[in-house]
Amino acid sequence: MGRSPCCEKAHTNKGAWTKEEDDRLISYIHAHGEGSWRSLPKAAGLLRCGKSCRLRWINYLRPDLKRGNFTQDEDELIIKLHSLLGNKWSLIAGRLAGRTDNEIKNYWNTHIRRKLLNRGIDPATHRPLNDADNHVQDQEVQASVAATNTISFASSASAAIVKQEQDTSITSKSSMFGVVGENNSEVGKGILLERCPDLNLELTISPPRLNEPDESFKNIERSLCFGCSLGLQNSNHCNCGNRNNSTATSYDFLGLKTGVWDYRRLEMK
DNA sequence: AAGGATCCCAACCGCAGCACA
DNA sequence: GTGTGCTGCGGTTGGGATCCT
Repeated sequence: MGRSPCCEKAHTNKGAWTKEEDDRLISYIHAHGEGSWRSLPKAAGLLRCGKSCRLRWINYLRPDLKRGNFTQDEDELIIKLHSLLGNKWSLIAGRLAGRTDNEIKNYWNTHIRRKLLNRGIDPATHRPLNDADNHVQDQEVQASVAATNTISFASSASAAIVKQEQDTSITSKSSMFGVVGENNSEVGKGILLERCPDLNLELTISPPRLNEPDESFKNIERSLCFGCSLGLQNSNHCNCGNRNNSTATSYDFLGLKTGVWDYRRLEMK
């Protein structure tokens, strides 16, 4: 006796959603809210599996979704997040307002993967495909990807490997992502795991922020700021420049110094 | 114009984690 | 501690769109 199927497949539609089905789902969720996906199809009068309804809502119908092409900034952010998190698409999506894990996963597989391969970068490890070619790799990639701390999740999350590729270039283009350079000797010298051998980089993520603005990358950057996340834009905890009189331009990468990562989304076990 | 190849993305599937009884 | 149900995640697939010859 295995687990019961998530729905009765004999009486459910599959494949592309119709406009009518979309409308039903939207109106039902507007009236009753998200959740209870298993019972939702019946309650909403949909001949769909609950999982299918959830996917359709999350990936396509949610009102806070940003449609359209990815920007260059989003590209770079995805690459950096992927170098840190691996294929944790939901976590990556959590840092890109209005983007879904499915969307980012597809974009990675169809665009970024190829882009990195063309540059001689292994998309799985974010390292040069051939070390001998290391010195001739694209400068931009060097700056945006390899030059920062590379944390490989290739084997497992618990075996995260932190490697400092180039001490001197940490600050190059990293202000966008909040990497602190020479002032942060601990991270900068790649001794994070030495100092914190038990550090578990598994991350958790909160539901999407419905009110999160989506019009510019600055908002993404702002969402990375611990201070702003706490509503402390005017305090010293804000390092993203959102502060009224702020001149601060950088923050510690994993939030180890000033808490870049939203505290709700980072768990250290 | 045709048809084969390739790209792209919405949707599906199976599994893991969590909550709860 | 164990079993069950639900939710969420990541990998994969199917088929429409587009490109190429």
